Amino acid sequence: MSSRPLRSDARRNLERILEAAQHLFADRGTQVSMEEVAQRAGVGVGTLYRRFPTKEALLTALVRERFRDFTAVATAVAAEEVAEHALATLVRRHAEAIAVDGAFQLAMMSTDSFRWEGVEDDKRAFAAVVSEVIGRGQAAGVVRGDLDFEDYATVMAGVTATMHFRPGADWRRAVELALGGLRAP
Amino acid sequence: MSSRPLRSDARRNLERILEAAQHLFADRGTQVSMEEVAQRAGVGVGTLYRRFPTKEALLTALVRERFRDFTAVATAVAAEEVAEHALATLVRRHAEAIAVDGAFQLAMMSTDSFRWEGVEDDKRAFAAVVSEVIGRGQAAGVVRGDLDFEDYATVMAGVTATMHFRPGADWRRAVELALGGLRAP
DNA sequence: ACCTGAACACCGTTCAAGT
DNA sequence: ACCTGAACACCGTTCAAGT
Repeated sequence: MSSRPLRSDARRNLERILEAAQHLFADRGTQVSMEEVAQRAGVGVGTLYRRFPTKEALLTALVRERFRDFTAVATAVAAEEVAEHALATLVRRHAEAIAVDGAFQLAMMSTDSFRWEGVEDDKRAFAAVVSEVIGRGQAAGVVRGDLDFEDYATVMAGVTATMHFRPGADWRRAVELALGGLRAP
Repeated sequence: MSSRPLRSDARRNLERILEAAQHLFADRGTQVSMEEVAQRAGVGVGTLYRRFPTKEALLTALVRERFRDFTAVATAVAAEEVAEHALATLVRRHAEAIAVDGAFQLAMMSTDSFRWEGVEDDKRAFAAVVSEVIGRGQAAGVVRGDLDFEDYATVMAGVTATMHFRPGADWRRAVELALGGLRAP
């Protein structure tokens, strides 16, 4: 990835693929077929596979974008919110963002998705912000002293499972229960 | 279901199917094919589908068994453990039981699986025991006052997501974080 | 370089033929 | 009643032919 620039038609196709995929996956979840993504993007399946070797790779590319979007949100929260409430606000906002996007949900739950090209960088940037928020909460005495970014990921994965697999359940309640586990005893 | 008794050969086939499926799904997860289950059970796929209209139905039948097994464990915990620790013990033991069984994991995460014939009864029995344990913990002042069985299911679904989707992550840590959310503030 | 779509592989599910 | 397995449908992925 990120070798020489794409030919202009290829570049345009790539954009259309990403847009089509984002729409379809966010709306109707992961079970949308590659064929349908290609159709909506106005390309053949072969083109799709030329850019993304597997369906999961396509999903991951989308998720990287969401990840970066949300890192920006997290940075804003870190800047604006007082140390006592920053982590709780972050968790709640993150949950809202995940709730509306089926692809993002999948990504939050699995480690595998995070192994694809370059995701590590995005993750690192995100982890840095979250860690800072956790640290300030700990300094303020409201966040569990041994909490780290991995724990944050674990907890968000749990909340996401409720959203994704238990449509009837109240995921906001799941968020509040999870927050109880993050607080200093 | 539970109409007239099966012919003896059919009964034997059913047993072999359940045993084969339990083994395969627990070991290698849900992606094991119906064909392979049939083969291991020594029957044709058609026979498999005669007993279970879909793969999910088969999974659910297995899960009902696990559910009943675990209700027995929960009952024992309720009887033996002091009110202050019973819920935590239950959660930890439940997590252990889920960890070793891929089919059980799937079931803990999804509501859909719980809609199949008769599962409601098993669930009710399980819910009764869990609710009692929660109630005694609340009376002892160590469990969050507004906690109910739905919350228990939500929390276990979250822990299960970590087991299922994040093989690298430490699910015991997820359990401990979750327990923090169940305690009285 | 890049695009296309027919073809392949795999798997869940069905059903005609058999006992 | 029950059993079998070939056949069908669907979908992820590949690749020969074309620009």
